[in-house]
Amino acid sequence: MRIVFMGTPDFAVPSLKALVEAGHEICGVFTQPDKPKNRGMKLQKPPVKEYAMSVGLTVFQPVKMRDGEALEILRALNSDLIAVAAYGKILPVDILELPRLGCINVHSSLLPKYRGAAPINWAILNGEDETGVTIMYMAEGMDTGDILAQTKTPIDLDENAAQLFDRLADMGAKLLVDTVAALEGGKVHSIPQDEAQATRAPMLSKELSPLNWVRTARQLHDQVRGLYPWPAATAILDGIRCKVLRTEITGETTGSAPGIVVQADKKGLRVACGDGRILDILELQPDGKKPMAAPAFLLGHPIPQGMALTKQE
RNA sequence: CGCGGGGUGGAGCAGUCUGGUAGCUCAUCGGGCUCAUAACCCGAAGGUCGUCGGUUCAAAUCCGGCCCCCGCAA
Repeated sequence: MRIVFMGTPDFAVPSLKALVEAGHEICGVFTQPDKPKNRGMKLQKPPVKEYAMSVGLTVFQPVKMRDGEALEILRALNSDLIAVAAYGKILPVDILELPRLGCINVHSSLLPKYRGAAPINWAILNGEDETGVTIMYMAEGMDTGDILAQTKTPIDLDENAAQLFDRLADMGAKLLVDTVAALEGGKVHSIPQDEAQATRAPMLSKELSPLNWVRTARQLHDQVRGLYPWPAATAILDGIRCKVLRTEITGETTGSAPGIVVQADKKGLRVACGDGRILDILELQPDGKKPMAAPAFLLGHPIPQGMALTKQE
């Protein structure tokens, strides 16, 4: 099938790759313009562009989708279908209505739940034990189109957003290829989303980072893995801002107040939480340093047992 | 030239301002104690102090170049 692919970050790469490897003719790849990123503000190519170029696909990086220029390009490409995965731009109606078989999107949640920019993270942050990927037709609203296919998957208690991200990217790619095959065969039926069940998954920000020890151990654990690797949960230890990268809910309970360090030695850095349970900080990353095991951090930054950690301001 | 932190035995840090025998905690190895131990006691090994050059009687420390790592911001 003749397909135009639109996507930008790592999540989208497996989908594009799967379409290529399934033998489809990718007549054009749309991705966000290169942007100055990272230290030194150097221009950086989106991952999708990197991959597309490596396999010799034609790449387009329009700044705007509604100025008519993108529409002209797409019209000239004359594809049967537009497949989108985390492109990062809103497509105007005239583009949505252009391809013969429509525009379909890969979304990393079980729609109608978690519409928006950060569905994977929010599923973990909210303590969900299940999530998945959805292929749907694109509509004008944010992730509101009719659903073509879904795959569910359980979320492991110790799985972080990066790990789940990788799994869902692969699941989404597979489901996309299957769905395209079904479209090709002409045997698909889509169902509208149940608006009453819809929830939103807005963009993440660093305001979500500070760990507030009055929350339950499970909530804090979800915060740590849901925000990994960015923006990451944070805590102030020995006066240093640290990203808390990995934690474990111990089976123990304590009478200590939330935030009290109940243990800080080579065996662990354990903190009392709001529900009386104890959270073991396994791995952290101080400002300007590489990630390290919590006990290693303690060797150079002794924290007395019984000290209270407060919520970072 | 976006802002900033850092590279010191295997790990995490101190020492750098105020040049002059390289220190701490942990790990490692040996010995001891113990019913036993990841606990405790005694002892040992292990570092061209990122790199190149400069100043100096003397540089981890002062000066200059380069390499690498990381946080913020985007």
